[in-house]
Amino acid sequence: MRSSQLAQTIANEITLLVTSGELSVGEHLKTQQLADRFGVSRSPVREAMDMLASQGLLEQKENRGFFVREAASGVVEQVRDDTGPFEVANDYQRLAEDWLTDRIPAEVTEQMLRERYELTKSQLNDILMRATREGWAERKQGYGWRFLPVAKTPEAFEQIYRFRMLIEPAAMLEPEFRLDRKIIDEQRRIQSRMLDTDIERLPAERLLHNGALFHEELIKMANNPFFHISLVRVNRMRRLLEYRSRVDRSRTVRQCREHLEILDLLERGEVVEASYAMRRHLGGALSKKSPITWSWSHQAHEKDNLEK
Amino acid sequence: MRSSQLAQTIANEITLLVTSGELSVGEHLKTQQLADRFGVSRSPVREAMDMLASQGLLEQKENRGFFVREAASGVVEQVRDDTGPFEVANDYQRLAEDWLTDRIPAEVTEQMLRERYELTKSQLNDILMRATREGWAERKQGYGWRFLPVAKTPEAFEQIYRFRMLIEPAAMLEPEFRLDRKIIDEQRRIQSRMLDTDIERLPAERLLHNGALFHEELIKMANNPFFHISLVRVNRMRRLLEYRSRVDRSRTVRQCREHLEILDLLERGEVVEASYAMRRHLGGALSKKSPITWSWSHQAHEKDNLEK
DNA sequence: TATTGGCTTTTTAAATCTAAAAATGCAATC
DNA sequence: GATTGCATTTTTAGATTTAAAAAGCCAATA
Repeated sequence: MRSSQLAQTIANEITLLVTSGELSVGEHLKTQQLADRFGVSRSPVREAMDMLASQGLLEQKENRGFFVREAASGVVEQVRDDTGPFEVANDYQRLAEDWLTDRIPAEVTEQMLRERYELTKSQLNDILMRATREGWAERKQGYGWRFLPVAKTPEAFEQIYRFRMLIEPAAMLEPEFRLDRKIIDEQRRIQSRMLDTDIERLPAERLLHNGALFHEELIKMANNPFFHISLVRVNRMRRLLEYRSRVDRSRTVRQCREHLEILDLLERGEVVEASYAMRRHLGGALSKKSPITWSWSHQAHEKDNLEK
Repeated sequence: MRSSQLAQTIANEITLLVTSGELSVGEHLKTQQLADRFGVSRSPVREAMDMLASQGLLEQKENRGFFVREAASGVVEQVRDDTGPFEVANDYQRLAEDWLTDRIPAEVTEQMLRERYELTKSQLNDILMRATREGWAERKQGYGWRFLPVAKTPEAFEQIYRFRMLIEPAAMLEPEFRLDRKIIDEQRRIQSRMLDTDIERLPAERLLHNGALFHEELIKMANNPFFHISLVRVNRMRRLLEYRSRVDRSRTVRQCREHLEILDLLERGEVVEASYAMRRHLGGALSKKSPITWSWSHQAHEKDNLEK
């Protein structure tokens, strides 16, 4: 079962396409088309389709390619379970969690990490690269790595929201701000569908993702990439924290409504009003202490400073 | 001459300490102390001091360690020249420059890069890691890397300044904003000294560095790390652009004065005034078209999209 | 008693080789 | 004429070994 990671990932993506109804029963999956869509070559796509065929989601017809099977929906449940997202992500989360809960010291050597997590050099490299990009790890001079005192606490949450309360409303007032109908329509669609669906049943991951997406897409319209990238980055950090928490779904409904309101205002050209609404929206999330409940106790940082 | 890079770097640092007068003639350099200061072990510090001794900047006394030599100042000029900052930085700049000027395609394989720049796997890795951290490179799925359409133009400059004009003044009005005497004194010292020195003689690199440092230190006082890190990041991007440009030194003097003014206001507790002054200060840099002159023509992006 | 100088240990970079995986080209087929 | 299925080529990851560099230790010394 140790097929290539890319193929695994793509198999998941394809499964998603089928379950979300974007690919309907009986439809023909064109290899090149999918490859282009995912930005890869045909090889891993083909491998993925092979896997899905053997799992029963697809059907292969001699010299004609792969087609979506009838009994697709039933099979999906199994598939979802054993295809964890590729392992790098898991290892990354493990490291992040260990650091957030002070189970590893602030300064470590690569060897230490490789032993602890049983990783190869490249695997570890990927993970540290990601942590570096996300801003909570850096190479020390000489040997070793240093993990930065990332916002580990609820206060960090407040700080992130204060930052967002500054840049998101301001983005709408930027001189180059332009409405983008495609973005607005797409977001309205997503937010509406969330309200229609039974929100209790949606996975927390998706709620968080859609929420972040809304804000990240909107800020794009300011046409200043530095606003956008800054938001993306604090959101990544936020997700690192939220990953370990439970979402309060009662608030999600209200948030969706507020999102739709903001879209309404924008469409009517009331940008200044929308900017205010955005500020209120973010302020609301802030004032209610924290939109999530913390599932771990934040203990003393003893292991932290073994250094000196 | 191929001593370890760390030692090279540290040798430069020590030279800087001597020339800046922080270490005076005859003073004893304590190995451990320096090692702590630079966050490394004594080995590379020792090696660096050996190098500097053989270059004549320091003097080694049997069993007593190293001391700053009399004739220090004369020697320095030589030293400065042949100790280029470690090579990784050069290669990184080369890659960045090639990308900014469209001399390499947007999608490349590692092999391509290794051949072009004659790098080992690890060296290339370092560089790509850095580019990733700075936000203009990312790994493709499968093989290869993608360079992102970084702000390559003067417009990017304006966008960066607009972003800064938002967050820097706002940072001073954050609820957790607290004056930090150490930061203020240190920055006043640096800025004053720049005014005292003949600014024409300071290397452009240092002018840019000190300028960025001022703002980055000040924003720290907001006690919201997300303000700080966002500024650091846009500044990194800015440096990527400025590296290829010439500084207009006539403006540097005024900037230093304005920096000192802001410090004055802060010390007198007039935070709101300081916030406004900061906004004006940044707006000034923005309005004058651009604080630098562009040394390359921005040609058509032909080579850019070989992809499809 | 703090600091040096030399020595040992630990850690990482570099080089090389092999295997896996992805990209690509092309004839066969619908 | 587009798309598949297979074969070939290219590219990268993994494993292993060697050398270099940094960290850490301890007796000697000012």
